[in-house]
Amino acid sequence: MELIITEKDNAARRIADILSGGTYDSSRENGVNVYEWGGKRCVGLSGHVVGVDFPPEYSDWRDVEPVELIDADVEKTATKENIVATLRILARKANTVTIATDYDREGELIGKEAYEIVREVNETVPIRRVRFSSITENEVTDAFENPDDIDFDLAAAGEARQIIDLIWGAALTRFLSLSAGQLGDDFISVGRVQSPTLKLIVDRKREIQAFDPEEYWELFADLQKDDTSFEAQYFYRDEDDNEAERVWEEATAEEVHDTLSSRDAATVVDVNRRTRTDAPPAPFNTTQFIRAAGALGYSAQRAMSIAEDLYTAGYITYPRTDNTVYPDDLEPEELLDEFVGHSTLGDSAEQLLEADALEPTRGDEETTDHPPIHPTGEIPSRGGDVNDDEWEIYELVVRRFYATVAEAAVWEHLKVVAEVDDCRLKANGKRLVEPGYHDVYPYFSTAENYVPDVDEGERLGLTDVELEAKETQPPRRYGQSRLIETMEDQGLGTKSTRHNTLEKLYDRGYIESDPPRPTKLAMAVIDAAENYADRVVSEEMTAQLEADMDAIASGEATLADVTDESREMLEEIFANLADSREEIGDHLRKSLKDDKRLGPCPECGEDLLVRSSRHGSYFVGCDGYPDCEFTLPLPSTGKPLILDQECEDHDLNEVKMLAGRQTFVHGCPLCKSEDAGEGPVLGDCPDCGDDHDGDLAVKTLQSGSRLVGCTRYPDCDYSLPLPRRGEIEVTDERCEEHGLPELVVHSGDDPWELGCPICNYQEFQARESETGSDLEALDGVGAKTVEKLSDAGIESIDDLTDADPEAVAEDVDGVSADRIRTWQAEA
DNA sequence: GCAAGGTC
Repeated sequence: MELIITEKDNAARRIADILSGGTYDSSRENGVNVYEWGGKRCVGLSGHVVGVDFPPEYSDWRDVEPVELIDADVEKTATKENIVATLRILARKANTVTIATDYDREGELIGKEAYEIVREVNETVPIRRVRFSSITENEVTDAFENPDDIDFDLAAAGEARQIIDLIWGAALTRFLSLSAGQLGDDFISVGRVQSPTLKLIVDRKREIQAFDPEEYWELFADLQKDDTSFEAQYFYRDEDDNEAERVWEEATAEEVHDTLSSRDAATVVDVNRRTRTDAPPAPFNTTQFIRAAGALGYSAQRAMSIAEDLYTAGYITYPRTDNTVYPDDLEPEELLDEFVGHSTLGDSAEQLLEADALEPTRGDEETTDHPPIHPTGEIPSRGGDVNDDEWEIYELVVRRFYATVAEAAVWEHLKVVAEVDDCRLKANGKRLVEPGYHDVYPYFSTAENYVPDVDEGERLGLTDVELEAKETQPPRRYGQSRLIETMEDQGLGTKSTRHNTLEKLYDRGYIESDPPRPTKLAMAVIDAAENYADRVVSEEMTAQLEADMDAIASGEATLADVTDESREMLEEIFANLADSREEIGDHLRKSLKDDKRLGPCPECGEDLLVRSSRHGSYFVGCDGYPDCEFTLPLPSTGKPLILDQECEDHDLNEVKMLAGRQTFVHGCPLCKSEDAGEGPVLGDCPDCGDDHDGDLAVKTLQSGSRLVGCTRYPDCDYSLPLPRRGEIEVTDERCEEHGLPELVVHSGDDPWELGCPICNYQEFQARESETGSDLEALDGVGAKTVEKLSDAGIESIDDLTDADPEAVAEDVDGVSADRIRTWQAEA
């Protein structure tokens, strides 16, 4: 039996399909798919199935000095046991093994990992390696006809990277975490890729902070030919004889302004026409795909996640690739044919097929890993197979493919220079004369700027002279896609990991918001690393590692040479670090607190800090706790972000709640708390009244919703719901069972006797479980209305939101269409 | 529980 091993299940299935001519059978072994035909079996791994780590005796951070990790053993252990087990079973029965993992360095290492697992159980079976860069019939059959051997040197290069990354990452991460006393989930991480990436963001922040804006002036005027007017801008020649628009002295700007304003005509002194070819874009690699999706509003992570889904479902090719050159056997005409007749993608395909010959564009990167991202020709149905976001991304990939086989666009540029005394004005016009690829790829701007045809010597009207005072702007923050592009330029991370690295920086509390801003903690970590372990925050470490890996791959160096040298460098770093442990720790701890600080506590003057409760919700508490027990509530949705904006009344920073699309600015927590106010105390809190004297009170939240809650919130989060609208009256009558006053809600004509809030809630829960209806959560909907709505076929809030208000109003007595609309809005 | 790299 021949055993074929691929890097992933998807590739295994497609290779089985090609080699068997579609006749394979599939079965499952330990939850792993195995494809079988004519004496062959094909199984997919899931990337690395073994990982490197230190022996277990190094696992307690407090028992082991971080420096000891440098010379600790590094072991390989199975991380995907079911796959490894399946591989062993299949390998025992094999008389030939073919490694068909991806055609790149990491694929060679994954192949070697499979090789070792096979060898453990089968010492003699021949093991060969096949390489192909796209899973097409030609390439795959060709590769299997010309098998090769595993390149152990190339795999060793990958192993050197694993070892160096683990040792540096773990030793420095533990050192910083221990020095700051951050040992739980909030450890302080450092790594060869994440730290230089974070430094990019931190450096940009430093530039912005250090930026000193400079004033300058620009002048604009309208020129007129017949009835049409167009904007022109003043320019001059600077000392290098370059055109310059910015005037750096106010007096000069005023002078020009006076000159221009004193005249009502200008003379054309130069007309320059030229056509520019606007070449269609190169095929998508991962980075350029992320950038294009970013322009549509998708985060890097989200774009990749959608692309992975589209790939798994068979609509697009593998989304993790560096390649920007299509393989030879991609036939653009055949692929376009698949789209002919499609309701929204068909017209463009038909238009492209009218060309005599299609010559796809080529990018700069031609690699062996995978083809550029393109559609497979299998088309999903919008709203059926894929949702709107997935469709938008799918269409982007399809249209990018279209663009790569489309004609260039042609622009006509027209530059007009007019003169008034010794002042010159210029107008730049541009017109898209041949739309070319823009017709099939509408994601780039094709905005035109109209400037009429004029002749040299012609007199033009001059009006509306404007002098604008401006100032130079600090550099812009990096957006996610710019960051990923820069990482790629600097060789940081890989096509598969760059977006995850950004996500990791968010998770570790190093960056917030989008575009990302660094936290104080991030600034302190980069500071510490720059001072003591500069190498780990420099892209130089990766560049050197790449060179070392090339040396290993070509046989010029060994794995031991490279890892030994790296260990020595880290030893030196630790020699310098030892004395500064406390100083580093103090700085990190201070920065951690700075990230949470809002301002002074109104009761004791210590710092108010954003804290999280045991339940994962957030509140504001005093750093003087337990001496000062002052707290303020925060909204229950989202993660708080402290803004630079301060409240004038309380000197507290305002807070924004990050919750995806529901993100909102909460404001100053003290103002909000005063606004919300706590109503009268009703009685003891059933959860904590006995032990901590908690009381129940009527509360109004920031969102406007109300509840009966414990005054010790957030330490105690006992709460009972109250209706959204109507005035709540607290009566003198008390519930015998719970000792709480009966409540009455006044809204509309009939007062609603809610009764004891605990009883009311229990009844509500009972009704809900009985009727299974969530409709009672709506304002003014009681059991009767639920019954009436149910008779009309409305069983739940979902039904109600989908229903036509007019139709429901006709079916249900005493309920107006307006009222239904109100409920729909509330839902 | 540390990294970065595969993949889901």
